[in-house]
Amino acid sequence: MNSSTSTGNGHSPHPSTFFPEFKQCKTKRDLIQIHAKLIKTGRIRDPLASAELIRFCALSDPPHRDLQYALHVFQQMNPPNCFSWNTIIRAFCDSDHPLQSFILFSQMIVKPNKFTFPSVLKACAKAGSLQEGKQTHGVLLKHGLENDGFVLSNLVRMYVMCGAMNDALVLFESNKTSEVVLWNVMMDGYIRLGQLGNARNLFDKMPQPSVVSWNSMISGYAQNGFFVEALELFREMQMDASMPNYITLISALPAVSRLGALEIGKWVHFFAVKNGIKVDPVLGSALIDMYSKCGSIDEALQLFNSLSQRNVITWNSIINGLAIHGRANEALYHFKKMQESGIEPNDVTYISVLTACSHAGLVDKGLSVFNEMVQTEGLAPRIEHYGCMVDLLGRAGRLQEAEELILKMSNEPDDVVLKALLGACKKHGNIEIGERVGKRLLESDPEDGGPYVALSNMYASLANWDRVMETRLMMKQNEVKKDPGCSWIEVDGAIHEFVVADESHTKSKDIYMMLEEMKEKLKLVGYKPDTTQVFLRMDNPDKESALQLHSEKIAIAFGLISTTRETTIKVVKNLRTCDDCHSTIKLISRIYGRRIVVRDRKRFHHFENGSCSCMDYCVCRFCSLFHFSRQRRVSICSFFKTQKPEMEASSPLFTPSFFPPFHAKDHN
DNA sequence: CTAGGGTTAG
Repeated sequence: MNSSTSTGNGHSPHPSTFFPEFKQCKTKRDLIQIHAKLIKTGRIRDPLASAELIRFCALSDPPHRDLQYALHVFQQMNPPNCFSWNTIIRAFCDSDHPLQSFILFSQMIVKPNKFTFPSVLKACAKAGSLQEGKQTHGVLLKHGLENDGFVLSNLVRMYVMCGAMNDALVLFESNKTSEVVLWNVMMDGYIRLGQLGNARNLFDKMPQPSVVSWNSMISGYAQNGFFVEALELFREMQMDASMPNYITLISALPAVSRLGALEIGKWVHFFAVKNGIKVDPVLGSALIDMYSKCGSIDEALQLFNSLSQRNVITWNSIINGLAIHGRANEALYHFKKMQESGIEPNDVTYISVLTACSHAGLVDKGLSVFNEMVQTEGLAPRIEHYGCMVDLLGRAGRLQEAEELILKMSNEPDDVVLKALLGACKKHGNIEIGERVGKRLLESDPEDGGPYVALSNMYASLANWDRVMETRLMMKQNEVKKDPGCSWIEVDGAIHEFVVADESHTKSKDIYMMLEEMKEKLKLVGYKPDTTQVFLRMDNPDKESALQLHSEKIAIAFGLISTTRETTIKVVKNLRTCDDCHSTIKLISRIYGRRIVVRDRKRFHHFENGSCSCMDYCVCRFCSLFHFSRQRRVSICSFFKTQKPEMEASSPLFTPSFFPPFHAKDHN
């Protein structure tokens, strides 16, 4: 079965029938010798010979590629023919100096043909030069080439890439074509502008969507935070004539990871194996990331070990996976192995290694890794590295050092760094630094609810109710938008999502009976709710019920009633879990004899027999590891909100038959 | 006698 697994971006020209010596050409020396022989025999005057030489130097994969040499041969031709012009223009358009193509084009003395313009336009698109692009547009009109499909799609793409979507649209609409590439270019334009609705409109209206159309739409959704839409489209694709390929899987996997939809992820993996799609380092990394972010770190490890080729991203994926599962020693072990295998760690590697240290409380190790990165590797720390370090120091109670680090860093501290410190201040009851940091956060974004909640919880844990009220009042005055917490759980390939006090699920009645039962059993083992975690100051009974109804508890109740005892309950939450939920879930794992895995914003918690893998070291609401930018967070939540009314009351987001095995055409 | 377009992981 055919699967496009090509990852290279270069080209290998077809071996020439006329110049078989190129087949043996391996080194620069060989090349010079061939060139010399051509000169000696006088064949260099044959335009075909020169053209072939240029083609070889200009378009081969590195290390054969040598643009300067190509240009040298080109300039010796007199005059260069159109073919050589096209070759050299194309070569520069693939280079780091794409506008060289335009300059060469403007010096072209022979008449350009339909093969000239795609490269020139591509160069303008790459450089984002609308002016040069428009000039090229003018010239191609003069030559009457505007109806060539390739020229047109490159022309439209040039406008798209230069941000002139309106010009692109005019061209697109004036050319009634069913050429699928042109539709794809327009779709991609809307996706780049974040206008997913417009893109989807085109996709739905396309006469004949190709596999690239599907891929673009799926990756467009996934990269803009519409994970559910991405996967729903991926599912629709199974019913379509287009066969998913390598790119499809790579586009869909990040959405699977974000949602933590393990069954779908396994299906993707199985699909690749079944259809002979090669699990190269790229797809391998995406799968490792998927397994670890879906809670199956051991499967991630297994896959990692089975890969024959690994690149820096593959290593980063497994180290990060181990880090977020709290398996710091294994993360550090793989970090060492990576260096031994000759793969240079990059800045992303260090984020994962520092994360591992911070989650395991390995303060000194973290400090030495940070120093190694800066001093030995000469990498400039990014804000994310500082975030890890502040977290690391802060959690260990070294608040002063953490604050000094923030003052010392060259980057402006972002909210993640400051929130890490604020969380640590709350944990260690340091009002002095906490207020200073909190104030700074509130000044920079008074509408962000996080700092208010942290401050308020800090005051509440010290029973300073006046300050709690003050903070609450400020929050009200500033019309703070609170991020709604939601949790979801995958059962039989269907995703069920819950918000706080959710009653919309079809099995709501059973869920609430289960919650009652849980409450009773918890009482029997002497559990008392930790009411300091509730932001609003309420009477105690209310507080208790508010805690009872946190979305992760509802999801777990649903998991308990809808899966068998052997099944690990895997819940994903968009925020961090509160201390109360954390201790409740520990008890539940013991009472019901269940393994429960919760992925929160930052890491995994493996609950078993009354304890959690995080050793209670990391329960803080404000740090994020899943790199949900604020917009993404909003788009997930707004998606769930907007989708809800349309769906049959609380039907799962995917039907249980979400991923049927494979349809007929997939079977051999 | 060669040649040109759209999708890709941490």
